[in-house]
Amino acid sequence: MSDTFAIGELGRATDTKVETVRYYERIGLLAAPPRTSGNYRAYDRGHLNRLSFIRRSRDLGFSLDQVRALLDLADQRDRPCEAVDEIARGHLAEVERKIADLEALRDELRGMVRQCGHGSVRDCRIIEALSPGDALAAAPG
Amino acid sequence: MSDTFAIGELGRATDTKVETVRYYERIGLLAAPPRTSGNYRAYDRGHLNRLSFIRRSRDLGFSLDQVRALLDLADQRDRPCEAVDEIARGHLAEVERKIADLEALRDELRGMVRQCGHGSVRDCRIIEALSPGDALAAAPG
DNA sequence: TATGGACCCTGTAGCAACTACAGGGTCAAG
DNA sequence: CTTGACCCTGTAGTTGCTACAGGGTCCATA
Repeated sequence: MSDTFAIGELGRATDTKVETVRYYERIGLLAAPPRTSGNYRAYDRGHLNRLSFIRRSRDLGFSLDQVRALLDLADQRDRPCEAVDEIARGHLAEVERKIADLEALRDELRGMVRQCGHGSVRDCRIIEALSPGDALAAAPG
Repeated sequence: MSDTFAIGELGRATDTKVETVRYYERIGLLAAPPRTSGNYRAYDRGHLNRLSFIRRSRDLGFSLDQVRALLDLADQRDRPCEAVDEIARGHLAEVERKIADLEALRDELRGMVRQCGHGSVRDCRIIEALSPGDALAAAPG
Protein backbone atom coordinates (compact mmCIF):
# COMPACT_ATOMS: atom_id res chain seq x y z
CA MET A 1 0.00 0.00 0.00
CA SER A 2 2.99 2.29 -0.37
CA ASP A 3 2.44 4.98 -2.98
CA THR A 4 6.06 5.00 -4.06
CA PHE A 5 8.33 2.14 -4.98
CA ALA A 6 11.95 1.35 -5.64
CA ILE A 7 13.56 0.73 -8.99
CA GLY A 8 13.42 -3.05 -8.76
CA GLU A 9 9.69 -3.04 -8.23
CA LEU A 10 9.22 -0.64 -11.12
CA GLY A 11 11.31 -2.92 -13.28
CA ARG A 12 9.28 -5.97 -12.36
CA ALA A 13 6.03 -4.12 -13.01
CA THR A 14 7.10 -3.11 -16.50
CA ASP A 15 9.30 -6.03 -17.43
CA THR A 16 12.33 -3.78 -17.60
CA LYS A 17 15.82 -4.39 -16.28
CA VAL A 18 16.94 -2.06 -13.52
CA GLU A 19 19.90 -0.96 -15.61
CA THR A 20 17.57 -0.09 -18.45
CA VAL A 21 15.42 2.08 -16.20
CA ARG A 22 18.51 3.98 -15.09
CA TYR A 23 19.59 4.21 -18.71
CA TYR A 24 16.27 5.80 -19.68
CA GLU A 25 16.76 8.32 -16.92
CA ARG A 26 20.30 9.06 -18.04
CA ILE A 27 19.24 9.81 -21.60
CA GLY A 28 16.34 11.93 -20.40
CA LEU A 29 13.51 9.66 -21.46
CA LEU A 30 12.18 9.00 -17.97
CA ALA A 31 12.16 11.84 -15.43
CA ALA A 32 14.50 11.45 -12.49
CA PRO A 33 12.37 10.64 -9.43
CA PRO A 34 12.94 12.05 -5.96
CA ARG A 35 15.27 10.14 -3.67
CA THR A 36 14.76 8.61 -0.25
CA SER A 37 17.02 9.49 2.66
CA GLY A 38 19.14 6.51 1.69
CA ASN A 39 19.48 7.87 -1.86
CA TYR A 40 17.16 5.29 -3.38
CA ARG A 41 14.99 6.37 -6.32
CA ALA A 42 11.34 6.66 -5.25
CA TYR A 43 8.96 6.21 -8.17
CA ASP A 44 5.25 6.92 -8.25
CA ARG A 45 2.36 5.91 -10.49
CA GLY A 46 3.17 8.65 -13.00
CA HIS A 47 6.58 7.16 -13.59
CA LEU A 48 5.03 3.75 -13.94
CA ASN A 49 2.66 5.00 -16.63
CA ARG A 50 5.44 6.73 -18.45
CA LEU A 51 7.66 3.70 -18.43
CA SER A 52 4.82 1.45 -19.54
CA PHE A 53 4.23 3.75 -22.49
CA ILE A 54 7.92 3.65 -23.35
CA ARG A 55 8.11 -0.13 -23.15
CA ARG A 56 5.01 -0.69 -25.21
CA SER A 57 6.31 1.67 -27.87
CA ARG A 58 9.66 -0.09 -27.87
CA ASP A 59 7.93 -3.45 -28.19
CA LEU A 60 6.22 -2.06 -31.26
CA GLY A 61 9.61 -1.25 -32.67
CA PHE A 62 9.65 2.53 -32.32
CA SER A 63 13.15 3.93 -31.89
CA LEU A 64 14.02 5.79 -28.72
CA ASP A 65 13.91 9.04 -30.69
CA GLN A 66 10.43 8.20 -31.91
CA VAL A 67 9.38 7.30 -28.39
CA ARG A 68 10.69 10.64 -27.20
CA ALA A 69 8.65 12.42 -29.85
CA LEU A 70 5.54 10.39 -29.00
CA LEU A 71 5.91 11.21 -25.32
CA ASP A 72 6.25 14.91 -26.07
CA LEU A 73 3.18 14.78 -28.28
CA ALA A 74 1.18 12.78 -25.78
CA ASP A 75 1.65 15.65 -23.35
CA GLN A 76 0.24 18.27 -25.74
CA ARG A 77 -3.29 17.06 -25.34
CA ASP A 78 -4.94 19.98 -27.17
CA ARG A 79 -2.85 19.78 -30.30
CA PRO A 80 -4.09 17.91 -33.35
CA CYS A 81 -2.71 14.41 -33.49
CA GLU A 82 -1.38 14.57 -37.04
CA ALA A 83 2.20 14.41 -35.87
CA VAL A 84 1.44 11.27 -33.92
CA ASP A 85 -0.18 9.75 -36.97
CA GLU A 86 2.83 10.67 -39.07
CA ILE A 87 5.27 8.96 -36.74
CA ALA A 88 3.15 5.83 -36.66
CA ARG A 89 2.72 5.83 -40.44
CA GLY A 90 6.42 6.39 -40.96
CA HIS A 91 7.21 3.49 -38.69
CA LEU A 92 4.66 1.31 -40.39
CA ALA A 93 6.22 2.07 -43.77
CA GLU A 94 9.61 1.19 -42.35
CA VAL A 95 8.32 -2.11 -41.00
CA GLU A 96 6.72 -2.93 -44.34
CA ARG A 97 9.99 -2.23 -46.11
CA LYS A 98 11.85 -4.49 -43.70
CA ILE A 99 9.36 -7.28 -44.26
CA ALA A 100 9.78 -7.01 -48.03
CA ASP A 101 13.56 -7.09 -47.67
CA LEU A 102 13.44 -10.10 -45.40
CA GLU A 103 11.08 -11.93 -47.71
CA ALA A 104 13.48 -11.46 -50.61
CA LEU A 105 16.25 -12.70 -48.35
CA ARG A 106 14.20 -15.70 -47.27
CA ASP A 107 13.55 -16.66 -50.87
CA GLU A 108 17.24 -16.52 -51.70
CA LEU A 109 18.16 -18.55 -48.65
CA ARG A 110 15.48 -21.10 -49.45
CA GLY A 111 16.90 -21.42 -52.93
CA MET A 112 20.38 -21.93 -51.56
CA VAL A 113 19.35 -24.49 -48.98
CA ARG A 114 17.19 -26.38 -51.45
CA GLN A 115 20.09 -26.79 -53.86
CA CYS A 116 22.52 -28.10 -51.29
CA GLY A 117 23.47 -31.60 -52.44
CA HIS A 118 25.24 -32.54 -49.18
CA GLY A 119 28.37 -33.36 -51.09
CA SER A 120 31.73 -31.84 -50.27
CA VAL A 121 32.38 -28.17 -49.80
CA ARG A 122 34.04 -28.22 -53.22
CA ASP A 123 30.64 -28.61 -54.85
CA CYS A 124 28.62 -26.71 -52.28
CA ARG A 125 25.94 -24.60 -53.91
CA ILE A 126 25.72 -22.34 -50.92
CA ILE A 127 29.37 -21.41 -51.04
CA GLU A 128 29.02 -21.04 -54.77
CA ALA A 129 26.06 -18.74 -54.40
CA LEU A 130 28.02 -16.54 -52.07
CA SER A 131 31.14 -16.41 -54.21
CA PRO A 132 31.68 -13.80 -56.91
CA GLY A 133 30.92 -15.19 -60.35
CA ASP A 134 34.03 -14.75 -62.48
CA ALA A 135 36.33 -14.55 -59.52
CA LEU A 136 36.17 -18.25 -58.70
CA ALA A 137 38.78 -18.96 -61.36
CA ALA A 138 41.35 -17.05 -59.36
CA ALA A 139 40.68 -18.90 -56.13
CA PRO A 140 43.40 -21.20 -54.92
CA GLY A 141 42.41 -24.73 -55.66
CA MET B 1 46.21 -3.28 -66.04
CA SER B 2 47.82 -3.22 -62.64
CA ASP B 3 47.51 -6.51 -60.82
CA THR B 4 47.20 -4.86 -57.44
CA PHE B 5 45.04 -1.98 -56.34
CA ALA B 6 44.59 0.42 -53.46
CA ILE B 7 41.91 0.32 -50.82
CA GLY B 8 39.69 2.90 -52.49
CA GLU B 9 39.51 0.90 -55.67
CA LEU B 10 38.77 -2.27 -53.73
CA GLY B 11 36.02 -0.44 -51.92
CA ARG B 12 34.46 0.81 -55.15
CA ALA B 13 34.65 -2.66 -56.68
CA THR B 14 32.80 -4.24 -53.75
CA ASP B 15 30.59 -1.36 -52.70
CA THR B 16 32.33 -1.16 -49.35
CA LYS B 17 33.49 1.92 -47.48
CA VAL B 18 37.22 2.22 -47.02
CA GLU B 19 36.79 2.33 -43.26
CA THR B 20 34.83 -0.89 -43.40
CA VAL B 21 37.57 -2.65 -45.35
CA ARG B 22 40.10 -1.59 -42.71
CA TYR B 23 37.66 -2.70 -40.04
CA TYR B 24 37.41 -6.17 -41.58
CA GLU B 25 41.18 -6.36 -41.55
CA ARG B 26 41.34 -5.24 -37.93
CA ILE B 27 38.93 -7.93 -36.79
CA GLY B 28 40.75 -10.57 -38.82
CA LEU B 29 38.08 -11.19 -41.43
CA LEU B 30 40.12 -10.01 -44.39
CA ALA B 31 43.84 -10.81 -44.51
CA ALA B 32 46.19 -7.83 -44.25
CA PRO B 33 47.65 -7.23 -47.70
CA PRO B 34 51.29 -6.32 -48.39
CA ARG B 35 52.17 -2.64 -48.41
CA THR B 36 53.73 -0.40 -51.05
CA SER B 37 56.84 1.63 -50.35
CA GLY B 38 54.52 4.46 -49.35
CA ASN B 39 52.76 2.19 -46.84
CA TYR B 40 49.61 1.87 -48.92
CA ARG B 41 47.73 -1.42 -48.82
CA ALA B 42 48.16 -3.33 -52.09
CA TYR B 43 45.29 -5.75 -52.71
CA ASP B 44 45.12 -8.48 -55.33
CA ARG B 45 42.35 -10.52 -56.92
CA GLY B 46 42.28 -12.96 -54.02
CA HIS B 47 41.43 -10.19 -51.61
CA LEU B 48 38.76 -8.98 -53.99
CA ASN B 49 37.14 -12.41 -54.08
CA ARG B 50 37.30 -12.71 -50.35
CA LEU B 51 35.73 -9.32 -49.78
CA SER B 52 33.05 -9.99 -52.37
CA PHE B 53 32.14 -13.16 -50.52
CA ILE B 54 31.99 -11.28 -47.25
CA ARG B 55 29.83 -8.52 -48.65
CA ARG B 56 27.42 -10.85 -50.36
CA SER B 57 27.05 -12.85 -47.16
CA ARG B 58 26.47 -9.66 -45.20
CA ASP B 59 23.88 -8.53 -47.73
CA LEU B 60 22.11 -11.82 -47.12
CA GLY B 61 22.01 -10.98 -43.45
CA PHE B 62 24.66 -13.34 -42.11
CA SER B 63 26.38 -12.02 -39.00
CA LEU B 64 30.11 -11.44 -39.08
CA ASP B 65 30.56 -14.55 -36.95
CA GLN B 66 28.55 -16.56 -39.43
CA VAL B 67 30.56 -15.09 -42.29
CA ARG B 68 33.75 -16.07 -40.50
CA ALA B 69 32.47 -19.62 -40.16
CA LEU B 70 31.42 -19.73 -43.82
CA LEU B 71 34.84 -18.47 -44.92
CA ASP B 72 36.59 -21.11 -42.84
CA LEU B 73 34.34 -23.79 -44.29
CA ALA B 74 34.76 -22.55 -47.84
CA ASP B 75 38.49 -23.08 -47.40
CA GLN B 76 38.11 -26.70 -46.34
CA ARG B 77 37.12 -27.80 -49.81
CA ASP B 78 37.28 -31.55 -49.14
CA ARG B 79 35.03 -31.58 -46.11
CA PRO B 80 31.33 -32.39 -46.44
CA CYS B 81 29.22 -29.29 -46.70
CA GLU B 82 26.78 -30.12 -43.95
CA ALA B 83 28.13 -27.40 -41.71
CA VAL B 84 27.56 -24.84 -44.44
CA ASP B 85 24.05 -26.08 -44.90
CA GLU B 86 23.43 -25.86 -41.18
CA ILE B 87 24.50 -22.25 -41.01
CA ALA B 88 22.29 -21.37 -43.94
CA ARG B 89 19.33 -23.28 -42.49
CA GLY B 90 19.78 -21.68 -39.11
CA HIS B 91 19.88 -18.30 -40.71
CA LEU B 92 16.82 -19.05 -42.78
CA ALA B 93 14.90 -20.03 -39.64
CA GLU B 94 16.00 -16.80 -38.01
CA VAL B 95 14.84 -14.75 -40.98
CA GLU B 96 11.50 -16.52 -40.98
CA ARG B 97 11.06 -15.79 -37.30
CA LYS B 98 11.88 -12.14 -37.87
CA ILE B 99 9.35 -11.91 -40.69
CA ALA B 100 6.63 -13.39 -38.49
CA ASP B 101 7.45 -10.93 -35.71
CA LEU B 102 7.41 -7.98 -38.06
CA GLU B 103 4.13 -9.08 -39.61
CA ALA B 104 2.49 -9.15 -36.20
CA LEU B 105 3.94 -5.72 -35.57
CA ARG B 106 2.73 -4.42 -38.90
CA ASP B 107 -0.81 -5.60 -38.20
CA GLU B 108 -0.86 -3.81 -34.87
CA LEU B 109 0.50 -0.63 -36.39
CA ARG B 110 -2.02 -0.80 -39.22
CA GLY B 111 -4.81 -1.13 -36.72
CA MET B 112 -3.58 1.88 -34.83
CA VAL B 113 -3.13 4.04 -37.88
CA ARG B 114 -6.49 3.07 -39.31
CA GLN B 115 -8.26 4.15 -36.15
CA CYS B 116 -6.66 7.56 -35.97
CA GLY B 117 -9.50 10.05 -36.14
CA HIS B 118 -7.25 13.04 -36.83
CA GLY B 119 -8.73 14.88 -33.90
CA SER B 120 -6.74 16.22 -30.99
CA VAL B 121 -4.12 14.29 -29.11
CA ARG B 122 -6.63 13.96 -26.29
CA ASP B 123 -8.70 11.58 -28.39
CA CYS B 124 -5.85 10.00 -30.30
CA ARG B 125 -6.28 6.26 -30.61
CA ILE B 126 -2.60 5.80 -31.24
CA ILE B 127 -1.57 7.38 -27.99
CA GLU B 128 -4.35 5.47 -26.30
CA ALA B 129 -3.10 2.21 -27.75
CA LEU B 130 0.33 2.92 -26.38
CA SER B 131 -0.84 3.94 -22.94
CA PRO B 132 -1.29 1.43 -20.14
CA GLY B 133 -4.90 0.48 -19.70
CA ASP B 134 -5.91 1.38 -16.16
CA ALA B 135 -3.16 3.90 -15.78
CA LEU B 136 -4.80 6.55 -17.92
CA ALA B 137 -6.95 7.63 -15.00
CA ALA B 138 -3.84 8.75 -13.17
CA ALA B 139 -2.55 10.87 -16.04
CA PRO B 140 -2.68 14.64 -15.58
CA GLY B 141 -5.27 16.36 -17.67
C1' DT C 1 23.74 -6.03 18.55
C1' DA C 2 25.78 -8.23 14.86
C1' DT C 3 25.47 -10.27 10.48
C1' DG C 4 23.74 -11.97 6.26
C1' DG C 5 21.55 -11.31 2.04
C1' DA C 6 18.70 -8.71 -0.98
C1' DC C 7 18.47 -4.68 -2.71
C1' DC C 8 20.28 -0.01 -4.13
C1' DC C 9 24.06 3.52 -5.76
C1' DT C 10 27.72 5.45 -9.34
C1' DG C 11 30.72 4.88 -13.03
C1' DT C 12 32.69 2.55 -16.68
C1' DA C 13 33.22 -0.80 -20.30
C1' DG C 14 31.31 -4.08 -23.41
C1' DC C 15 28.16 -5.92 -27.46
C1' DA C 16 27.29 -5.57 -33.23
C1' DA C 17 28.91 -3.56 -37.22
C1' DC C 18 30.20 -0.15 -38.65
C1' DT C 19 31.01 5.27 -39.36
C1' DA C 20 33.27 9.59 -38.67
C1' DC C 21 36.51 12.28 -37.50
C1' DA C 22 41.51 14.38 -36.34
C1' DG C 23 45.93 14.93 -37.66
C1' DG C 24 48.99 13.58 -40.49
C1' DG C 25 51.71 11.29 -45.02
C1' DT C 26 51.90 10.16 -50.36
C1' DC C 27 51.40 10.85 -55.06
C1' DA C 28 50.26 12.54 -59.73
C1' DA C 29 48.95 16.59 -62.44
C1' DG C 30 49.53 21.24 -63.78
C1' DC D 1 55.85 23.57 -56.04
C1' DT D 2 51.45 23.55 -54.91
C1' DT D 3 46.87 21.65 -55.12
C1' DG D 4 43.80 18.01 -54.30
C1' DA D 5 42.71 13.32 -54.17
C1' DC D 6 43.93 9.71 -52.00
C1' DC D 7 46.13 6.99 -48.14
C1' DC D 8 47.73 6.14 -43.03
C1' DT D 9 46.79 5.43 -37.67
C1' DG D 10 44.09 5.93 -33.78
C1' DT D 11 40.17 7.08 -31.33
C1' DA D 12 35.45 8.11 -30.44
C1' DG D 13 30.68 8.04 -31.85
C1' DT D 14 26.29 5.47 -33.20
C1' DT D 15 21.76 2.39 -30.99
C1' DG D 16 19.85 0.33 -27.07
C1' DC D 17 20.93 -1.65 -23.88
C1' DT D 18 23.73 -5.07 -20.55
C1' DA D 19 27.31 -6.31 -17.28
C1' DC D 20 30.33 -5.61 -14.20
C1' DA D 21 33.26 -3.45 -10.02
C1' DG D 22 33.24 -1.52 -5.82
C1' DG D 23 30.72 0.26 -2.76
C1' DG D 24 26.19 1.78 0.45
C1' DT D 25 21.34 0.69 2.62
C1' DC D 26 17.82 -1.88 4.71
C1' DC D 27 15.56 -5.42 7.12
C1' DA D 28 15.11 -9.84 9.31
C1' DT D 29 16.95 -13.10 12.08
C1' DA D 30 20.25 -15.22 15.70
